[in-house]
Amino acid sequence: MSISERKEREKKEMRQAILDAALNLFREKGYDAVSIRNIAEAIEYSPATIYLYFKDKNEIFFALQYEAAAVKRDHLLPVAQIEDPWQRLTEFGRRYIDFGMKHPGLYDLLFIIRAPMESVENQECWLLGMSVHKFFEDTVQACIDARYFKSTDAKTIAYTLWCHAHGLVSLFVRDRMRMYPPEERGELARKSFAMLLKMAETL
Amino acid sequence: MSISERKEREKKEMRQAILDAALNLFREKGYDAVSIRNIAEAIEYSPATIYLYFKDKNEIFFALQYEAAAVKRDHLLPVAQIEDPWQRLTEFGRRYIDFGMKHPGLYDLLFIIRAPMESVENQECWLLGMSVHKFFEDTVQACIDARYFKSTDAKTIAYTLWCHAHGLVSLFVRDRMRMYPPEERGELARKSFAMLLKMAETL
Amino acid sequence: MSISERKEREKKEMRQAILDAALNLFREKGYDAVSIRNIAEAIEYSPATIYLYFKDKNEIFFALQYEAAAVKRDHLLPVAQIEDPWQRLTEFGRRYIDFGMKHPGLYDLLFIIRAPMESVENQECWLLGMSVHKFFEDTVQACIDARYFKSTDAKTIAYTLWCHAHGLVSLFVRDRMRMYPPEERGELARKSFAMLLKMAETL
Amino acid sequence: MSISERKEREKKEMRQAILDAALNLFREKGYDAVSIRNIAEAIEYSPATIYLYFKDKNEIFFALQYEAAAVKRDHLLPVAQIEDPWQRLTEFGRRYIDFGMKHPGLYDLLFIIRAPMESVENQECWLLGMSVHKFFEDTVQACIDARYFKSTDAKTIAYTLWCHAHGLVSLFVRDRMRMYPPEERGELARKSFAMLLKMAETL
DNA sequence: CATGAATGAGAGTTCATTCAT
DNA sequence: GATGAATGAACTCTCATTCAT
Repeated sequence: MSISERKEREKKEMRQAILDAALNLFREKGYDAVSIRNIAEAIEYSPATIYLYFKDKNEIFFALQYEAAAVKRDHLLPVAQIEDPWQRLTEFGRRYIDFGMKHPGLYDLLFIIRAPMESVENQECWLLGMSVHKFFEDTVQACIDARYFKSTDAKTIAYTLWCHAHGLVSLFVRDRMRMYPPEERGELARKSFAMLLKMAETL
Repeated sequence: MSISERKEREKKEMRQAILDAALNLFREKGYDAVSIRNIAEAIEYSPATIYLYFKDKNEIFFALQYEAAAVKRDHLLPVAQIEDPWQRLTEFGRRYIDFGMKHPGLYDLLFIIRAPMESVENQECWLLGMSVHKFFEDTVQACIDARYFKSTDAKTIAYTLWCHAHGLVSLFVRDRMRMYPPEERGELARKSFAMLLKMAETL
Repeated sequence: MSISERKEREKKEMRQAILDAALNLFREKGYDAVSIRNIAEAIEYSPATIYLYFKDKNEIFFALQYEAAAVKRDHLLPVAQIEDPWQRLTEFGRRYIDFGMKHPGLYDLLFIIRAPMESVENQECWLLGMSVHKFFEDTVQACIDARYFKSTDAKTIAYTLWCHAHGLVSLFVRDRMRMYPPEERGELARKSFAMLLKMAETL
Repeated sequence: MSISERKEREKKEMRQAILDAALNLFREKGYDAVSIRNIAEAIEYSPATIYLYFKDKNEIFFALQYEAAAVKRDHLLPVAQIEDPWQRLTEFGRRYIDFGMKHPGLYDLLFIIRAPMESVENQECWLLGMSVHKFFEDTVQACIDARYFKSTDAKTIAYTLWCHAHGLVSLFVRDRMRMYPPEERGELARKSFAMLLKMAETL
């Protein structure tokens, strides 16, 4: 068994190497600007090799989206430990934005890119995203239950918070903050997040 | 005169037809995935014909972006008539979102698409956008001056409101509302906007 | 008659304007790099207008070659006045080189360019060139007759002188003097011409 | 080893096939008029294949130019063995002309074609050409030192000889000998070369 | 007479993909 | 398992040329 196990492991490592390389390239140049050749060069293999691990470019894309979803989940997961729902919620928000800022390529892949994203082909990714979203809405509900909000419309509250966070990150990711001096942008984002939390307390 | 007038008109119509076709294609497939050939096919002309009306692909893009900025301005302009700053602000927000919903392609072009860098070449568009943004921030400041807000940080307030509206619209435009049943989405957006306004009143 | 005469004249002027423009462009950029559009722009007419005066690009080329041959003839013609054959010959050489240096585009057109040069289509040009060549060989013969040369092989003498002059000019025209510092090139050419004459005296 | 050796060989053969095809086409039609597609058709491969062997069109051109320079050097090299400088010089001239006559395409490439500027990109070729030119001038100097010439202006002498040889060859290469009957042309060239040498003895 | 509008053909180049080895 | 070699299809863009007006 150990031989086939090793082969299995090596296969996975190779897949991962391809995905890592692709990820880095997507981060820098965006989906459309990345070619199979680019990826092959990055891992120092031939383009043909890529096709031993992925059927076509789309499959890489789907795998990457899943990967991005997993990275995001891991980035957000720790907040599940936080008992107090309000603290859990605020930390969730903070980390959501942090994820977007640290991994703009991944954020782009998940929430901005226009891509062949048939739920069928990428269902795992979809389910993963959904479960995180569920967790988010549950946390809002927990805040309601714990009387942190007077409003009881968990869905709308969650959505509103998401809109703000997504707007904030995607203005960064797609470089639409050019009217603000570069050195002020980070501070502005932080202040805005704080402001939103303060506003939310009045809900 | 009528002959040259007609020719002038036909020329404009052709330009517009190209822009319309290009916009549709950009919306469906994104900037990079649209080729001059695609556009030519869409209007049933030869690719070379496109070059009689636009210098190159970028010029089409810039023209569209300018057009988008103009449509947006015209969509928002009427609120300048509203005297009360708070009403002016809320109406501005409502119309901003309305613009994005009615013209997702134009919104995409302005605020989401990864663009061939502009600054120099598309300065008019940039200036137009800036002036609208300025008007928006001025309106926030007017609200502060009229004691609608206790907070005096106009910039952060404006940015926060923008984040929400942009997040809301861009989740629609890039089809990231799939976890909500289609028939509920509009209602959700409206509720969220209302919720944000209510929250903002406490600032 | 005067109306049709005027029209005839205007037609010729237009043809000439086109040729002049084409000539300037050929001079700067070479035959292949010049497009009908370039020429049209230069004379501030539309490309289609060119076709009212010339059947196609080749016809312009042929006309230009003829023109070049005429300019060259006019450049060399004055030497026919010189009585002394040796002086006539040296002056012919001097002017031949001078023509090439002053009109590299024309020289290129006549003696270097690889082009559709069927003798049929451009016979006038060919005849013109031949007559000048004949004049050149006759002058050499005259030198022989006047005992300036001991050798009686007029054809070889003429050809040898031509080889030198053509080599000299075409190294300039096609930019093959890069191993000599730019400021020395003119002087070198002059010295070489003088050297050749001195050598020739011993023939 | 034999497999990789064979592949290596095949690769070289392919490169050479491309260069041969390109050379033939350049000779017939000139650099600008030759397309990658033409070359591909000539070797019965797809255009994309060319790019597996050469980065772009210029690289083909540069490779050819280098090849031409190498062939020329090999053609001239043997004269270095000749001790007597005058004999060395005359043999150099004879072989220079012989090279041009035997390889008009290569000569054209080196001394006539309007080239995509090089210096940096084709420095090897340039250096090679320069070293041969240096050898030529040194030989002239050696003739001076050995009192074969009274004149001491090595540079002008060398240049003058070059002008003649280049003129002679390039009139052939670019088909400007049409006024001489085909069967006399070779003889004329030989006589002219002899005449020049005789003249040169008087320098 | 002049041209605006149009286009087929073709330029150099890149890409995702296949397949024999 | 890995790849070198190959290619069809596509890209942006320019050109000579035509023709209705």
